[in-house]
Amino acid sequence: MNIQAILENKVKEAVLKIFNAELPSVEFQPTRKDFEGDVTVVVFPMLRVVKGNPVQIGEQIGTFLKDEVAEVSDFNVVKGFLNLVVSDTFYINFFNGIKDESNYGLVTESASDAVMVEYSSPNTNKPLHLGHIRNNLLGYSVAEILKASGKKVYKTQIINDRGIHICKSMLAWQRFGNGETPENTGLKGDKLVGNYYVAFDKAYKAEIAEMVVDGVDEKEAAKEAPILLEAQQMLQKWEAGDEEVTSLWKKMNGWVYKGFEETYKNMGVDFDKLYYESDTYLLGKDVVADGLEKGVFYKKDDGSVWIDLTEEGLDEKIVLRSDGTAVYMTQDIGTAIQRVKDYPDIMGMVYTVGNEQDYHFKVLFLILKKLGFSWAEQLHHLSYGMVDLPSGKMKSREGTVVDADDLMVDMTSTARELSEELGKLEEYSHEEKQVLYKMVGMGALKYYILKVDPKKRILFNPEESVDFQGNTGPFIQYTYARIQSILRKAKDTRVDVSTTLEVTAELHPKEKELIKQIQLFPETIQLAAANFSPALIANYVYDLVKEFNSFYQQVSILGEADEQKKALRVQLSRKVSEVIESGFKLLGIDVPERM
RNA sequence: GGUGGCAUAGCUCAGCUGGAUAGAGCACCUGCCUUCUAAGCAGGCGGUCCUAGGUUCGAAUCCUAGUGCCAUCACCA
Repeated sequence: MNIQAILENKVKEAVLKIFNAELPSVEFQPTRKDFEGDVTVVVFPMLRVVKGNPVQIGEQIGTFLKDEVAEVSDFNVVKGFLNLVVSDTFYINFFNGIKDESNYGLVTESASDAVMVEYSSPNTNKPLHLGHIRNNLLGYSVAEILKASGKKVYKTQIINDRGIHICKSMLAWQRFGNGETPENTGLKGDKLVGNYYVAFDKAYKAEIAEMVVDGVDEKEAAKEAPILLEAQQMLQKWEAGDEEVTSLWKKMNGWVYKGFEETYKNMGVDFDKLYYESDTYLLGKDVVADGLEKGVFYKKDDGSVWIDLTEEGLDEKIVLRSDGTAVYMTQDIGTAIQRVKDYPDIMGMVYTVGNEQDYHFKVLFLILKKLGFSWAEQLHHLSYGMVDLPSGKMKSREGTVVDADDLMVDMTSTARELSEELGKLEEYSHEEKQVLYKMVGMGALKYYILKVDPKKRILFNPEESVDFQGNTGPFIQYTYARIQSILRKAKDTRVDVSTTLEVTAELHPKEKELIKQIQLFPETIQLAAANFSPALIANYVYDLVKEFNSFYQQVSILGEADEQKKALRVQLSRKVSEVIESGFKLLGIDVPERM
């Protein structure tokens, strides 16, 4: 049981007995490091109910608690802050209770209602870049955190496999491809297709320039360039089901999927269900017809269908074109409904999409609510800031992107260089080393991205590589490895870790701090889930590791003469490493036995 | 112009529902490897919490106005 829960009632009781007043609530905070104590009761808010000097009130409540509550062994009052020293017994009891719990902090029984988490959702005309990495890591991690908080989770993505952008790559490949394939070039499929997307843009710009020279207005030229017109024709053919276009489309998308699969595998993310835009882009039209009948939407004279959101402070939004074709919004409405049909237990959805689409999702959610779906109350746009380079925004067409595959390779080789310099891995085989380098490199990258609050934008400077020291993934992995080393030695020297510490024992201050930090893990997971924020997990694990390293430095673990104390320290170390492991698992980061 | 987000140390970031002297890491400077892995630990240097008002016993945190950066406001996706 949480110490605050115990104290809350006792403080209220104290106030009732001493001052004959009822407190609506008690405000607690962890005692700051510079003061003696573990939990602090803030006296100021009580002044509304109890008249008097805050210091005296604090003294009186403190005396009461020390006398009446076993867990409170001492107290002191500074200004209006009542600092309570919680007894070692309490912490020892707590630790004895959780030390052998294998899934400590995780809520393993899942709720009856499920949540679907969508992330990645790339276009199939170009390779994944750093922006997708942030998206993937965030989506994956939030899905894992929701699971750990007790939710059932489906991971999904919608693949934008149709549209003019695909046709551009296809057309360029037809024209300039010379039959290139991933097989005959050795290029990854998504890279190959991406090259033709760039090739299209180049040809397109050249045509515009030529037309401008011939006296055509630049805007006009941009609309009328023959290669663009041809791409548009290709899209029409695709929509008409033209055999040649369809088979080319299938072939090139197949290349891209194979490439993506490899990237996802390297990144360590996965999906339970895939949706393809080519299957879903016609969805939603019936719903619009329905909504028209209900009066949620209205039709303009030209036949286009709209929703009026001016009452909600937004504007009017189109949901169906005048020619009856679907827009992005139509499709998203349809897809959401389809998902609930596919998985009837879904009571909420999380969309991992960049903050440039904040407005779109605001409107989408509002429409779904107006259509009366109960699950529409539980939709969340996991909006995150862009990853920008010092030079500005990344643009695929202009080649100013940090490629996902390249970056992961870079991270791994940096990890290798650092590791070789330190030279601690003599007994490792070549294969084991490769696994470790990747683990550390990816750990650095994932932690670097996930420790930042999702809604803040990230400035990524490729010139300055991601750190491996300080507040970083490798720092935490290193601490884990160090603990594993201790645990191996403890096993060799037959330290009995099954013993339970006597509740009358005294704790070293560092031991106490560690237990306090371990105690926070379960609530941190819940907080991270409620806020859709892996950053909270990252920061928590960092604090835990800082605390452990300080403990490690100050007290001897295996050198401790007292067998009971030694056992406790080994147990504490083991628990810390377990929490690191589960915390990092929620971030999609693996931990090594040695490094 | 309307709307939304962000602004904290030279740099990268924490700071939960308002609470004590605003915290980490990097960088720079000192110490600590004959003792459990120095990718570590201990310490130093470094702050107009964007600005101005307001609410409060108390504001980096809440409110208002302004400034700067980003996004968005298409019968594009």
